[in-house]
Amino acid sequence: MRISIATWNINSVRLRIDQVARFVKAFRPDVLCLQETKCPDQKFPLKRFARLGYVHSALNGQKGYHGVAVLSRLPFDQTSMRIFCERSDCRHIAAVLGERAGLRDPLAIHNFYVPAGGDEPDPRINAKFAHKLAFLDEMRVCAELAAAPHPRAILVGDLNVAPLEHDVWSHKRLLDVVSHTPIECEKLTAVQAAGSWIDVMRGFIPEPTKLYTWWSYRSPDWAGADKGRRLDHVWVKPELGDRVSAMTVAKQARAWPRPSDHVPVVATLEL
DNA sequence: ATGGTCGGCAACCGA
Repeated sequence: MRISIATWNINSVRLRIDQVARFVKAFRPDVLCLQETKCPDQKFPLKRFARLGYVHSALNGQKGYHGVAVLSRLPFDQTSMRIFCERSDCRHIAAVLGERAGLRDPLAIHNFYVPAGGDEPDPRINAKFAHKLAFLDEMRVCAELAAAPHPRAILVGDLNVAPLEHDVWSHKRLLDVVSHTPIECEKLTAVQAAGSWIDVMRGFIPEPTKLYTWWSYRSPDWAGADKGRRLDHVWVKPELGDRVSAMTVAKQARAWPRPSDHVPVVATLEL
């Protein structure tokens, strides 16, 4: 069975619902993981998603900030969410595809929105950066992620860290810029190692090829300057390491009208 | 070295 899973920081699902429709019509993912939905669950545009074929949903949203959601063509066996750093700011949701979706071996899907961390890369004077580092520490020790009850698991989302040298347009110039500082890169790598997660995107497009999923709104010529960062990620457990048949970064979405500053990433699993 | 732009939601906060 072939299942495609997309992840996209949509930066307001209500504002950009037409772009979401355009994306799913073009790529037809079975599962769509969104971040920064900025939408309370009761106001989530579920009817529009149902018309697009995504009749199953798991929502963890709030008014104004953050928020994650999983939309699916296939029914879930279960859904859950986890609180990190004792803050209920809607940064994680998980769903399991299993018997109800026709899968003999269940697939756990984790959708994350890691805190951006503010501008100042010093946790002593920037509480937002301290929160980001603590969030990554908590992901590292999270038993459910490290030794998942489901050996088949995929972790996607906006992790807000570009960990490798060629995940940013200039390694040297971003060493002091939040998203690429050594401490957060080390902490993200430690999360990955603790869960034995495989970096799917870099499996398809290894270093030293540049690979980005985000281009700032502040650049007047984002495509020409191409000062991007790889902030969005797709990780799988070793059991799925040889079952990822495709990976696409839908860069064209950055050029659509009123775009998100992030673009979708799609991975295809052969289960 | 600096400022540059978005979205939510109605003055700034978060990114």
